Amino acid sequence: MSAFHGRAIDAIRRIPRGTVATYGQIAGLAGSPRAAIIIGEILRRQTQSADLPWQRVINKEGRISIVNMQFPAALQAELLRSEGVDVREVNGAYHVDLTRFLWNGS
DNA sequence: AAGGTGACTAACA
DNA sequence: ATGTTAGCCACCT
Repeated sequence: MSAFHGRAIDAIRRIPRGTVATYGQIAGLAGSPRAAIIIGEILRRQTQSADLPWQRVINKEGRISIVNMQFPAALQAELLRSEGVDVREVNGAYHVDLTRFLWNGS
């Protein structure tokens, strides 16, 4: 695990219940604002070893962009709703209003 | 060892 | 509005 990787995990664990963060936001907190895509790479395999609020990470558009069969978007939406995040569904796509639920980073 | 590929995104054409 | 490009860096050939 690299330093960036470790810092990214820490940042994700810091996301408060009931809020969401973007890949870019986490990358920034981990020290590399332009490495957003790496956050997805990390989650793509870190998901199973729980103790990580992976469901709170979505893309800049406020959409769930997960592509993992083990952990489908429907599950992510379900988990977010269970902690109070309003997830809207529009034919298979899930949206979150970032103006209301985006974590302020502290 | 070297190159391709992304759960991304900002900048450009 | 829509499409491409360039950074980023962990992983997998």
